[in-house]
Amino acid sequence: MGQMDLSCPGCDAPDLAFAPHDHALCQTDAMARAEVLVAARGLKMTPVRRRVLEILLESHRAMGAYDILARLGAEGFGSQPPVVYRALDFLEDQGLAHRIRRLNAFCACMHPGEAHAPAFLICRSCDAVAEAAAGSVRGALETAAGLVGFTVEGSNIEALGQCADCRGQA
Amino acid sequence: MGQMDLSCPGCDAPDLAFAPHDHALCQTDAMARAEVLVAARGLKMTPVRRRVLEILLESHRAMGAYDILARLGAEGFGSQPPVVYRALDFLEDQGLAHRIRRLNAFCACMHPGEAHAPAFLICRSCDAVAEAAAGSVRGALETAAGLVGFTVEGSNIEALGQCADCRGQA
DNA sequence: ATATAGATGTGATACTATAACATCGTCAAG
DNA sequence: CTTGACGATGTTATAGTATCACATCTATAT
Repeated sequence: MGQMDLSCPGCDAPDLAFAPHDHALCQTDAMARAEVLVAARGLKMTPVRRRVLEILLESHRAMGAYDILARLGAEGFGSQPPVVYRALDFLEDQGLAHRIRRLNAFCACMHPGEAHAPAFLICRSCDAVAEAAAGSVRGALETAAGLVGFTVEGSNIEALGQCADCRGQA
Repeated sequence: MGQMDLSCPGCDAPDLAFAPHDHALCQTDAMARAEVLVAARGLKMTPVRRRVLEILLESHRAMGAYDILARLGAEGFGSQPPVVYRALDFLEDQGLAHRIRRLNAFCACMHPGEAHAPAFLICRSCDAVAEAAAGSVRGALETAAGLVGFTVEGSNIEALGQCADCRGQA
C-alpha cells in the first residue's frame, strides 16, 4: 500500500474505499485499466466518458448524475441530462461504474475488468461506498431463489451502515 | 394451499407470490394481520393507510407511488403526492410494505409481523415480486462486510430474473 | 468524396419524491 | 363541556431523477 493522501475524502474512512491509501495511484490505476478494457472491446473512451469516470474516481463516494452533469457543463461539455446519463450507462455497461440504487447515485468501479458482482457497503457517516467481495452473498441469494424456482439473472445488494473508522470515532 | 384464483395476476406467476394460491385468502389474511399489528403497537390503521395496503395487496406486483395515488384520488382521498408517500412511509415503517428500489415502486409485505429481512425476487416476465427467506444471504453479507470492518445496519437485496412459471413458458 | 454508424448536443417532458403550511378530528385534562 | 395537544390529512409548491426525440457532428471505411 502507498502513502496516505488526506486530499482524498474516501481515504479517511477504508475494502479499498474505507482504508487510507494512495488515492492518486488508485485513480490512475483504475483509469488505466478502464482505458485498456474499453479498447480491448473495440469501444471508445470518448472525452465525456473519460471525464465522467475521472470525476467518479476523485473519491470513493457515490455522486448524483446531476452533480456530475454540473461539472461537465462547467467544463464545456453539454449540460443537459442525457449527456451524463449516456456516459453513465456506457460506464455501467462496461463495468466501470456502478449505480447505487439506495442513493440514486453512481460510483466508480474499483475492480474494473475483474469478474465481480459486488455488494456495496455504504457508510452513513462518511458517505464512502466500498465494494465487498460478494461471491458468498450471491451464492446464498441464488440458493434462496432456487428454492422457489426463481432464476437470478442480476442482483443488487447494498448495505447501509458504518465503516470501521467512523465507528471508532463515533 | 387453497384454490387457484385467476383474477390475481401475481398468482399465475408463486415463494408465495410465484405460486398459484387462493389470493383472496392471501389478501384478507395479510390485511387482518396488519390490523392486529398496528393496533398492538398503539398506532392507527386509518382509511388512507388501509386503502393503500389493500391496493398493494391486490396483486403480488410492485406499484409506483403515483399509480397508487391515482387510485386514491379517484376514490375521494387526497390526490397529492404526500398523501400516498406518507401512507407508504407508515406501512414501510411498520413492516407492512416494502420499497423495491430497483423499480422505484412498492409492494405489500407477505409476512407481516414475522421477523424477516427478505430478499426480493423480481420476475422480469410477469413483474411479480416475491420475498425469499434471506437469513443466509444477510449472514453472508454481514460476514463479507465484517471482513473490512463494516457494520451493517440495514440492507436491500433484490434479484431480477425469472420465476419458474415464466421460465417454463418462455 | 461520401455514406454510415456512433457519439454528442439540445429542448422538452415524464417520473419520483419532499418541504412547508393549513385544516381537521380525536382524545384526554381540566 | 370545553379546551388544548397531537397526529393525520389536505394542498400548494418545488426539488430531484431520468428519458424521449431529434438535430448535428465526427470518425471511419468505402
